[in-house]
Amino acid sequence: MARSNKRDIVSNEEACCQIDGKLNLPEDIRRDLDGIGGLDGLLGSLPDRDEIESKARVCKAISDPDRLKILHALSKCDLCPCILKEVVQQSDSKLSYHLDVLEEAGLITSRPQKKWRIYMLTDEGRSHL
Amino acid sequence: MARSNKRDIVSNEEACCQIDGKLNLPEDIRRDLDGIGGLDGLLGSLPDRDEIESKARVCKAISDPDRLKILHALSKCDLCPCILKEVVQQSDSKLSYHLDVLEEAGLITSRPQKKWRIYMLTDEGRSHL
DNA sequence: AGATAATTTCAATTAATATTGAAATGATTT
DNA sequence: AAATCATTTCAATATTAATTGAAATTATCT
Repeated sequence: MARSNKRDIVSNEEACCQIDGKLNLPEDIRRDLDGIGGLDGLLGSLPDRDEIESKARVCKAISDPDRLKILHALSKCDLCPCILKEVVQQSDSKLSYHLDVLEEAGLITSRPQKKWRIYMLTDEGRSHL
Repeated sequence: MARSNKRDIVSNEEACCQIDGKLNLPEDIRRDLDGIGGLDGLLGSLPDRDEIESKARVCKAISDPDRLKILHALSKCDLCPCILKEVVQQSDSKLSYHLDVLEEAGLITSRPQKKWRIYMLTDEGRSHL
């Protein structure tokens, strides 16, 4: 039961920061942490795994200046790579790579139109500007 | 002066998408683009370089699940690495690396307190949750 | 002063991303 | 059907980011 008391305070038995079932921390921090339900309360209040990972994926996709420029340009109107190339001033294949990254992240999509391909924002993409 | 007419329509003389000073694009796309001032209008409407690069930097910093968890945890209360280690369940040096990345991006900061170091969100960091 | 606790640093390795340029694809025009 | 235009693909290389584990640092405690 000494054991189960410990678990009430720190859910992970391997936790480094406890001595005699008490969190070994600066007084004020421990008080604050207790105020939100201790370590367990803190862990329970975090967004769930899926939400965190999905946000991380989107952020990775937009963490590049050229890709951000592309998103902003597409928020003004649907465009073909030909114009987007003027926007980012990069080679065709580089542009294509960045478009791929954005598409895989679900931020843009495209449709063929005559000789061209037209890229446009998805709702998801629009929500990140 | 044929030359200068061209520049009125497409600012970059190397632009690939023009024939006889007219943008070579699908009709409807060209109409839309003209509606926002053509390529020049589009380029002028984009956020400036600094703003774009700063957003890309921040996004890169938060494009990792563990770093997002850290930010969320710190939004609940200031914490030492010892507790943050329980949050991300990673080695000390890995945690330290991620804290560095967040600190360099200006999203968190820290102060020493007794035996510990206390990390906290900056205003910038708080604004990204 | 020596021991311990908390955290950081560092060099080495591994893994992930980005860049390049040439070739391939697909649609359109002549 | 050949030529051209718009775009993508691909393999090779380069660059950057993340991981590892051991050693170093800093502060407290005995």
